Amino acid sequence: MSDMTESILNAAEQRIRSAGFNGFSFREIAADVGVKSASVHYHFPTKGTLSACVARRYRQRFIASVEAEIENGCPVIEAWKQGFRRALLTDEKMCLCGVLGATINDLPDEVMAEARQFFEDSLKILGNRGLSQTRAMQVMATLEGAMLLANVLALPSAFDEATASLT
Amino acid sequence: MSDMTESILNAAEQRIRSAGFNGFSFREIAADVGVKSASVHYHFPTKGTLSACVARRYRQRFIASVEAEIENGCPVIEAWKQGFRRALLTDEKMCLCGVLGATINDLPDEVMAEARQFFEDSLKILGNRGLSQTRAMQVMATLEGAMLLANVLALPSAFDEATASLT
DNA sequence: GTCTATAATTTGATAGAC
DNA sequence: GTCTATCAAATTATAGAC
Repeated sequence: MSDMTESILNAAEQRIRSAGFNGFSFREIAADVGVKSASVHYHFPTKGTLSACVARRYRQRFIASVEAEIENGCPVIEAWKQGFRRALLTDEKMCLCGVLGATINDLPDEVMAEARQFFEDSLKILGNRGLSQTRAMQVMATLEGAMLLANVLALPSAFDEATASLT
Repeated sequence: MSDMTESILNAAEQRIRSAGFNGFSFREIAADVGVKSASVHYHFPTKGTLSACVARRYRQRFIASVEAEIENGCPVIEAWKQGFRRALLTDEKMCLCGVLGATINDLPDEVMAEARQFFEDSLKILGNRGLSQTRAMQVMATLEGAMLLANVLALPSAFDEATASLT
């Protein structure tokens, strides 16, 4: 992947995590990376393809990072908590798939599918690691909700409070 | 409040809960209620004022409904769970303030303030009813996250699973 | 690969007739 | 109160020069 492609994905991820799919434009992304919007279209033909690529990369990175911690001996729920915590603290922004998921029925099909996959993969992995489906849902709900609370209150410590008893 | 004003608020609430602040237009609201967009502007001068009114009404209704259940003897956490559950099942849509909260830093000031107030009021009331701040955050995070899961998976039963152990 | 230029559409909002 | 008409700006996306 070229440096420009990666810069565009980075800029789009930040924009989507702040403002959602309907809250960013190709011109803004172009300005972020120092080119014109036509150049962004050269790398990603439509807003849907760009957003779907952002979501796919986010999901793959996120899950790879969590699974690496589990392989290192970290307890499964703690590994997921730390994955979300890193996502929050790195940029003080929401979970990308939490933002997309809030308006999932308004997204292009390809973006909807990638965002939904984040939750389905997460629940499946938690299940494979021994959690019941109910427990996996509890864990994911608490973590996504804790991200939302920290975002709304502009208070990263709210994430730790909301997840304090999650073990 | 006139019937038209209320119809506009109803249409805007449904639109925002599906697509967020950046995902609806005055023309769509106008079509929903059977008038032209200029008539919507007569009742609500800007998108910000309309959205702030929607959020304020949602918060007041939601909290009044939960407090009424508590007065009826319902345990406090169960009352909040049922409040969110009703919000989900009535329209199979997200929590309005959950949607707005996901992109809170991209909202006009007046909308941001109303959306944030929903969470601050909720946490305060849970605190007044005897929960610690940490516990109140856990409850709100789980409930908002459960709404998000049900929305993403298009599976209302996911809300019940995710909140099953919340007592 | 990036640019200029532009097409086609949508948007938030207003003026003024009725 | 609602309408027609309109404006100015922004949006997604494309064509074609370099």
